[in-house]
Amino acid sequence: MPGSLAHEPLTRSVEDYLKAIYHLSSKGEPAGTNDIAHLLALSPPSVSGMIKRLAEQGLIAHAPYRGSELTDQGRRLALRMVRRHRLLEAYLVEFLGYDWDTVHEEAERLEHAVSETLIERMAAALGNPRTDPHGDPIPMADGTIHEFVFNPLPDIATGSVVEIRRVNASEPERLRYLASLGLKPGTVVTLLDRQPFNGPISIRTGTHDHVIGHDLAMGLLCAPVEG
Amino acid sequence: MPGSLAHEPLTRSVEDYLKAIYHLSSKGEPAGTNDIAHLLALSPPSVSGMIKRLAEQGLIAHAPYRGSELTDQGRRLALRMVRRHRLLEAYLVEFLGYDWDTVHEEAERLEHAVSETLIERMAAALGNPRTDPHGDPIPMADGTIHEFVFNPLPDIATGSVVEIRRVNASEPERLRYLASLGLKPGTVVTLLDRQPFNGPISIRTGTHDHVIGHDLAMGLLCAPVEG
DNA sequence: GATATTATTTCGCCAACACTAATTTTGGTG
DNA sequence: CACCAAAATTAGTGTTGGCGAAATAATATC
Repeated sequence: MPGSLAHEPLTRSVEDYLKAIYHLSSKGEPAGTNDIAHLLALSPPSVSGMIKRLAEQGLIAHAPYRGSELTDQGRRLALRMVRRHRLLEAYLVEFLGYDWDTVHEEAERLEHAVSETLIERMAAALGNPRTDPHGDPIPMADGTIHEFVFNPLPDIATGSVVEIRRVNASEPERLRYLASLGLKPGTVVTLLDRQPFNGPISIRTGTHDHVIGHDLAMGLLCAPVEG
Repeated sequence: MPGSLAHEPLTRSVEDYLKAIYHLSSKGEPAGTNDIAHLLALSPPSVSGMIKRLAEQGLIAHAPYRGSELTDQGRRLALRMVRRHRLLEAYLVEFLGYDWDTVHEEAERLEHAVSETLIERMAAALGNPRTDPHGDPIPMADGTIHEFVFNPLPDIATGSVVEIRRVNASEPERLRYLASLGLKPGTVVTLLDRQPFNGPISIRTGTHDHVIGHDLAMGLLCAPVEG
């Protein structure tokens, strides 16, 4: 029954797939089977099989050999998971002493177990934040999300002063390193110098000067400092 | 491989079975297959099958047609789940506005998803409590548990003054009713009267007099008031 | 345009866990 | 002691969701 109205509870697997497809197709392109498999650490045949089931349930649109995209219903459910994940991260950091490099793993498991009630209570306890500890936007309870567009640090003009608004880095080591340099959402940095050919980037924070690699700097999304 | 050392993560099902067997065999007798099935809302054959798997893994000792008991390893794991459950209940009540009648269901799902780290942080945030909101003892992190023995209210001598220390009631309605009468752990009550043949019991709390049925009163476990 | 590479899917297969129906064991009871 | 009911198990099935091997489609290359 494609697109059945009564949404029986999703399995953990289905929730993971929807979230993966959401993230992978966030840049316009449909999500490739291999990419999903890689992200979820599964084999491509497993993903192929699940894709078929998800398509039958009306959660994704799948064109064979072309990739998968979320349907409206699928995106609604994916965003619900993203909201849960990011609120959990915020809550764990705020109230239970987690660091932004360790919190992902915990949230990854909890997001499948929390009730709507619990999530909303956590949101309330946090004062309904708009972003999680990495600066990623938290979807609203009604399923809307406001994705702001920031510029990666390497795209900033030399000499400008910008505020880090969002930090993209999946590996905990990167996050720990960035934290050790004080590079997190809210930090104001001045771009001192940029070497060509994806070379290192020199920046100045309030207290220190740092040189960081292009790769790492690409994960630092910035906006002009507000007056 | 019975009793393998490296404890690969348990499935949700296994965790539920271990907890069920722990509770059912807490009164000395091995847990019957039917009782487990009833408690977990499963069919007896399903339980029979799982029992075989658990016995193979060395988590329970099973004598066919005789019942199941936890091995030391199984008990250790069951107590870990009980600790998680009760700490979660305590945390949700203390910090997230849950009532003791709604908290069980939420904890029931979360207990399978929380890490050791998270549980210990919650315990610390609570000040390492010894009991949960129902007065049930919380096993220590090292796997020990102190089960105090209290007397059900109907066993108390008329005229005595006792403190409710623990409340056994699974249905939320019962718990809500008891809460509405102020009958919860810590409440001091005077036993006014006891009707024979499991009849109603009259009690006085600090502010009110109440008459409650024998059945309900059996769930109120009491101890003499401390000097 | 033929072919090599890569992405994707199909084809069995397996393990965990649930179920119903049928069978066996156990523990009484007349 | 024979028989019956309750408890437990076995037999057979289904679903979910993994896997590797092999086939196939899309894409890139010469």
